[in-house]
Amino acid sequence: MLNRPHIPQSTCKHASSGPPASSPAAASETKDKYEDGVKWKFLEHRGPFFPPEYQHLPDNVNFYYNGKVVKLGLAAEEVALFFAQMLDHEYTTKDVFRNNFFKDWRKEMTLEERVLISDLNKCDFQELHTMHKEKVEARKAMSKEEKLVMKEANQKIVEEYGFCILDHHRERIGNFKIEPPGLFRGRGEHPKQGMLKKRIQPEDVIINCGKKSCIPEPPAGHHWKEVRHDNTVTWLASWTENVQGSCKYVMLNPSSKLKGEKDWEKYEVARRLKSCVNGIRQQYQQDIKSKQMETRQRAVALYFIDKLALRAGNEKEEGETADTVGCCSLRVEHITLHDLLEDKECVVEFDFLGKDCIRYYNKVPVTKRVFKNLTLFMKNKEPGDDLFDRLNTCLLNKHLSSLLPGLTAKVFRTFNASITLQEQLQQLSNMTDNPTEKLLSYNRANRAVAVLCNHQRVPPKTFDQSMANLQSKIDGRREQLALAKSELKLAKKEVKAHSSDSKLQKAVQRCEEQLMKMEVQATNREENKQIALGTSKLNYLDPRISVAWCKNMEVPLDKIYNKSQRDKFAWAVDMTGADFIF
DNA sequence: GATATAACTTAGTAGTATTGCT
DNA sequence: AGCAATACTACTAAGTTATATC
Repeated sequence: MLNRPHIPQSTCKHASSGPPASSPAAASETKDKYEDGVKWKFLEHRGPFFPPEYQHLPDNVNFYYNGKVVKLGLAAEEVALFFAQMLDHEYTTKDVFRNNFFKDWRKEMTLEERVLISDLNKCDFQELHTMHKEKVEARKAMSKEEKLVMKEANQKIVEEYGFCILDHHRERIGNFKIEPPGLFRGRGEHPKQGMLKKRIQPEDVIINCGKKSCIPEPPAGHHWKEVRHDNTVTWLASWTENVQGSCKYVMLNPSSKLKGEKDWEKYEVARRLKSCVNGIRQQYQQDIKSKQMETRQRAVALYFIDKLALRAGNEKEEGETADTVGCCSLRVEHITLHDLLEDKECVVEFDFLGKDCIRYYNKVPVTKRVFKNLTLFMKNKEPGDDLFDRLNTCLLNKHLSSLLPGLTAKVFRTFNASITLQEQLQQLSNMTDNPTEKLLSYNRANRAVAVLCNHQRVPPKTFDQSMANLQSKIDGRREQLALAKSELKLAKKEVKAHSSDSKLQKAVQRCEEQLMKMEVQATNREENKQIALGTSKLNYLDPRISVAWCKNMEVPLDKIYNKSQRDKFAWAVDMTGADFIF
């Protein structure tokens, strides 16, 4: 059960008139308490926090066009500064970025400015850039006291805007700050990179709150776009973003009850898949032989999703986003078939960009039947044609939900991730290991999942250097250990010196421990070079597996979960015993 | 049936804070 | 104490899925 203190709420008269806080033991009330689709009964908050308005540049900082000072109006100047701030970044050298920026910037100019400024290459942002860098430096150089003042001011904002009351519980809001304006930075070759992301005004924002709650006050002189009371959704505020035209939402923090219960539910669906996955696997192996092309494509796609933990792969509008794919949207050009590769038969070589333009590269031996089907699917097609031309995510998910209520493509990722962690932990960890070794095993199990899900990161810039530093530290410690050992040996020969003997013994032991720790650290770091563990830990691994492992292995939970992770997984910490099996 | 939209989860990165070593 | 390494947080883009609309 979520054991969270109930903190008295704001000054609002409506809020305090609600029923008293329910007991912490009442967590189970939430799910079944409400009729279908209702997410809450009471919701009160202060509305989102807006970033400060733009202030003109100081008089001595100038923008130059064609070598001459040009004093820009407020709107054009603000956008110029966005570009100037990014001058060190590779983005600003890309044609797409520059063109998009320039086009949108000109829209913000006055007629006069627009007539004058017609070529980005004649723009000199250097002084603005320098000013920005100085500001960054000044911020870094702030004294401890100044930093503390800043921190306290921030905490005040969090205290004021960062919480809401949802059904008698004071909950942390995830993103209560309106996204400030700036230049859009997509990932990879995004066709919209560099476009202006406009400033959001209260007039753009829809507020969602309880009927009986206080309505948040808009900033002075402004009004909300709309105030609604929709308790079938979980967001507190929303607005439409201008670059992609999509909706942005203010929602609760992962530590909230609402999110926690949803998370729990997700893993319960994955566990239900576990109990029937054998049947489903048999079924799609059968379907691969179907006379229906549609069925065969669906079966092969499902085989990939299950075996390789691929994402579903929705269609995307061409030219609106970077060209990335998932399983259903794979094209012929993304796979290569090898009858024989590196001593293995029927190998499929995948090479495509997935979510966030992360490359997926894998060489996978498949069954003869899958291989034959793929050959067929690719026959008479161009490289740019869809591999599964009779299939999309909608069709696939419809089929999946008929096999098991709640089953969708992404459940396979959750299920395979969690089951892999459980199996790996089982295989890798021993009760007799020391704490450092146990943690290494945990990380390796986590890593196996991250590899499966293709969670990558760019190696830190300082990676090689810090690796070398660690290695030299290890070498140093090795020498020290050798020295300590020989001293001990010497002392043992002189039998009389008993007291100093044990002292030396301890020194050797300490040295050995430190060396071992450093070596494990080096191994762990090397194996982690390009792998990101966070995403799987946060989104794919049933936390109960980890909690149970900690209990079994006698490892404190805070060795594997930090504070916010423990908060997010509070539901699992409370309910899980050492005997939990996913 | 195709397409658009709404709502929500999943994702990597950049910047900040903390830790731990010499 | 000062610095580098590490840990953590904030941010917001980019997916998935269900549902609404044409």
